[in-house]
Amino acid sequence: MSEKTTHNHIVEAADQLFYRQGYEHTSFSNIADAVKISRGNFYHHFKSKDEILDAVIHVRLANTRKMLDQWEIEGKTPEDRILSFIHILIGNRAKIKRYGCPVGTLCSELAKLNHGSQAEANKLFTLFRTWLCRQFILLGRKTDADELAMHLLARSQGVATLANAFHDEKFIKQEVKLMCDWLRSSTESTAQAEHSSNPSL
Amino acid sequence: MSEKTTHNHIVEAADQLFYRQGYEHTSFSNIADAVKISRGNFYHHFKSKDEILDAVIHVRLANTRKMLDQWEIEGKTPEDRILSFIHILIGNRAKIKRYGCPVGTLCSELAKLNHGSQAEANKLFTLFRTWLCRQFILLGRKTDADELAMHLLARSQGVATLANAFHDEKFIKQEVKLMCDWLRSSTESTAQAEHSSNPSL
DNA sequence: ACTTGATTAGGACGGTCATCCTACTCTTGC
DNA sequence: GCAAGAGTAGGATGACCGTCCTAATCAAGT
Repeated sequence: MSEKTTHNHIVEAADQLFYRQGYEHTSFSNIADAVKISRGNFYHHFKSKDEILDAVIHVRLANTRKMLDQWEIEGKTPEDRILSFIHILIGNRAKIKRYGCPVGTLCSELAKLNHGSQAEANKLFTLFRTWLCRQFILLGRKTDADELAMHLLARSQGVATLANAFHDEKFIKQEVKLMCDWLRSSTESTAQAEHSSNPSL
Repeated sequence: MSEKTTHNHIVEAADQLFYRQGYEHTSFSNIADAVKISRGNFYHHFKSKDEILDAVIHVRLANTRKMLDQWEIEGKTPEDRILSFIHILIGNRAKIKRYGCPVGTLCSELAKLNHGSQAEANKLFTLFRTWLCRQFILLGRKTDADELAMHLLARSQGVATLANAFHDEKFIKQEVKLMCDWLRSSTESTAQAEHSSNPSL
């Protein structure tokens, strides 16, 4: 994995804390305690809390890119790869139940704070969006690929939000099944459905 | 409407600020400035910030109940009423684009803060859930009514989250159309679909 | 051994926060 | 007219925040 530098330790600890407690609610003391480092010592590694946030976002972006690239290699078909995306919800269901989606909750919080790193955080969404978009294009849905990508992204977000609110893992599995069915019925007729009255397919 | 008491002014101002800035990021000074009242004077009306939050939640619950009751009167069919629910997204699209869903973002924030009023805030979700559930039962879907209610709730949440992140109102309209189509195809065959392999209908 | 630069610890600073306190100003009933 | 209580103002308090500063420690090259 990554080197065992203090720098990385800080970013990893901050990453976890930002996810579990939120960015604003996580203080320097919290991170310091987690890394077991003096509070004032941070400023040799980061100029400000915002800079830590940026580092966290970029690590998340890099990890996500790595994951998507891996799927691009492993997944035989675009459909397989999209299924891998959907199954993130299953793999992370315990954490999602407790803390929600790491991407969605961070973007929502930064939007409320009107924080300068909103655009950077939103790149996490864009990353998934363009990747999904590409998979749908490969499935022959070039005209509505982005709509389908956004649709899937939105459904994942909704599932995470409600699973978190209701502390319900079963609901995640239930909705994942629906999403898989939706995808399957989407690929049954490989032909374009451009002029269909029901673009949900 | 409600009386013009200072108490109500505080709750209304807090309601707006909690929605726009988040609960934690809203200070007593912010609310004081909005109501044009001295900071220290709050404690004649509320014992603590948490108490203001509880008041805000209960006002939102009351308003939501009123809205749903109204739809119960106006909407000729259960389908009409569910359409009214879906069209909240259209009516509030400008605010959703800027601040997300008032219910979802509040519940997410309180979950991160591990706040004592989480259960109260979640009642807002439960309110919609049980109401939608009842409508689906009236549509003859008594076996999977709750699943359908949760499904619709989740999709609304996802739409709000992404519309906020991407600052995209068009996406809201696009997804609302899909949700309406989904509902329509759901009611076309009024018969039960209990043993269908695709419960999304 | 000694210097040099990176790393660390821990306290100081100014600001903001929720909360509390006290004094002042209304209103209202007698 | 006055007493009493509700409502108001604004400052004090202590805690915590992000940030900064300084001195101590460590590592490495000479």
